[in-house]
Amino acid sequence: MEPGSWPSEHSDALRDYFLKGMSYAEIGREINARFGTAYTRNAVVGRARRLGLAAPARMKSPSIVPAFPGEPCLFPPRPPALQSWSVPPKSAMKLAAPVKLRCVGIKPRLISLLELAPGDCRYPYGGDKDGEEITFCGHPRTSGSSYCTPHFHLTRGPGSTSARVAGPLVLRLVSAA
DNA sequence: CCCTGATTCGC
DNA sequence: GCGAATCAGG
Repeated sequence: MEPGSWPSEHSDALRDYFLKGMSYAEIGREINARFGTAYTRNAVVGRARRLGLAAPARMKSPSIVPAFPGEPCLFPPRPPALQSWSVPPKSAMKLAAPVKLRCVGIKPRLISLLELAPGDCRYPYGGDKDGEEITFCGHPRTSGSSYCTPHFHLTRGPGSTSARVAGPLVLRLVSAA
């Protein structure tokens, strides 16, 4: 591939395989096999992380965090810190897409990934709630994309190809610096 | 030893 | 942002 970036198709495949429960090495092999690429598993891991698939879970090297007795927590009180999304300017909610977030007016079949045919739209449904198995809109996808026409426009409308299913899931506050 | 995931760091 | 190098656990 010429571009030094991940094509949307590759990122899409990455998400598919990741959601399917495959390991990064497996994902890398599959993507390389299917697209003729040469991603290393490190590349897949890094990409998945940047995509927001991997939660920024911090749980390595707990070597620090003393907090011995006699001294309260090192964490200062945090009085003000939340307000941004609470009351956005009323002018911010303009018209942009006749959809709430995942409703394009079509009828999603909500089939599982394993039942998903090669030519089916892979727009993910579910996933809003943890534990809920993720299903997909299984309608004929448009050429060149992994989504059907409505979802195709929905996915690459505003942003690029990222920040989609990672919305409420990646909202883990990590301001513990 | 093999494998894996996860992070760091230079490009 | 990308990915190799690197670290850490199984």
